[in-house]
Amino acid sequence: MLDLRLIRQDSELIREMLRKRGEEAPLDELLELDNQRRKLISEVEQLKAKRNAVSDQVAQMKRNKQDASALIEEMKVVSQTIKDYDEQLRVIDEQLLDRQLRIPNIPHESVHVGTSADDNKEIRRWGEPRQFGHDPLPHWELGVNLDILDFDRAAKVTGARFYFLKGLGASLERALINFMLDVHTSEHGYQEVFPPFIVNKHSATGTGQLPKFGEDMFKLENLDYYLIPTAEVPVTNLYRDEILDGDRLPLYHVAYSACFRSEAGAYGRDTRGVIRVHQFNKVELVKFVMPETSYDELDKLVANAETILQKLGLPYRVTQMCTADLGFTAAKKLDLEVWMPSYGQYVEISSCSNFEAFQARRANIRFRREPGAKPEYVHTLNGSGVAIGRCLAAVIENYQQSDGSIEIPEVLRPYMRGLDKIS
RNA sequence: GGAAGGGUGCUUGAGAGGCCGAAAAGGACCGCCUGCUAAGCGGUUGAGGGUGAUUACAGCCCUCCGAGGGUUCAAAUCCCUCCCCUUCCGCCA
Repeated sequence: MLDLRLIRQDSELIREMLRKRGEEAPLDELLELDNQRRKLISEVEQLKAKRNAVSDQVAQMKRNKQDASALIEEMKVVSQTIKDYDEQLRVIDEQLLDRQLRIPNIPHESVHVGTSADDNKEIRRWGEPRQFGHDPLPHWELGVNLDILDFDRAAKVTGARFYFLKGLGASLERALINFMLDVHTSEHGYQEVFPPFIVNKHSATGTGQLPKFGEDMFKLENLDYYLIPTAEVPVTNLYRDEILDGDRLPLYHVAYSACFRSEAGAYGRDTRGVIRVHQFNKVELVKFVMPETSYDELDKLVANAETILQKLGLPYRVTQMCTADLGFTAAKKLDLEVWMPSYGQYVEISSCSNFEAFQARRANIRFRREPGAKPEYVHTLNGSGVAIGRCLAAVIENYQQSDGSIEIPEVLRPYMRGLDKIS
């Protein structure tokens, strides 16, 4: 959510920034509602001031055993008017908030203008894609051959875009989760949290999934509860409606969670393997920081995610999203893309964003620089550190051997009883 | 799922239609005092919004006692609905 004050003061600037992302936001409508709202407020508040003053008079007269019935009669009318105005105000507030919640974040000045994902920029690469002495197989063939992945039975048990991991495949998944959590907690200073995988609509609104993107989530029947699409939602909402002490910032959390996505509109894309599924695991990094530090914090966050891929020896590149590919909530976003032999290209495995105060304003997360200071909105950031399912696929494909077995990356071996391969 | 009791400021906790943004205590902060610390004394200590002012201080006003409705001239206080917490029972990992 953007600062209404800023929109009021400099609507042209906001309009221009939104245009860069390819959005036409209904700012005129918003400003008109804002105007109406303020006009109504000053009218109704005058009446309320009067009501309060007269109520005091009535109280005093009653104490003095005087007759206050004339005043009471007069106030009946005033009270009814207040009620009517309050109702009008409630409707306007609701409309205004709804409009505000549907306007995306504005890009940071360092974000280049583009019209689609094709305009995203590669920033750097790490590692060299391996030259195979054989035709590399995709993970869905390797995994099925080794009987560590089972898509057919998952389709029976649930449906399309689900899979079972079995035996050492399940171990490998678990090893990746533990490895990443350990690195981020012991080397990068993140505090681990284990969040609920179901959130209410306030939380989903706070991080920006609602009201516009409800279709992307699984909703529980007859409840205002949603399966989380990412741990970002519960972890960012940890401090919703709170004022944090400034000396607690920056606050770093790392969370493992399952993620659930309806993938509405993704029919026909990435239909094979574990790349695009309805349920996957992810280790997520979330930060709450002071505004002036948030872009440094973003760089550090990206570096923390890169460390994981480096330790796993997986080639990757870092790309910066252009204005058109920021998503709804981000002011700046960098992706990590891992080399996926079956695709013959780099595939997104982490997405790191600075939301600035966009989420903090929605979720009302503030801090005080020092005791007694005015509360200010924090800046929130998050990034995958990294997506487990895609990482498992990348390990399987990049570490495959000509005999169809898979070498286990060295850093994972302590997590897999010292085994060095899956065969 | 059944029964009972609760949700008040940073915390504990009083208030049971008008004098209550809210007693009291604790905490924190600022003074004074004091070799230092502690104690003592005095003071300060919530958020949001409107207006003002024109970019940041004041003043004035409104709202907020879990959330939302209702009754009333007037609600923390009475009524209704919902949410959350605690305890007991049932069921269960």
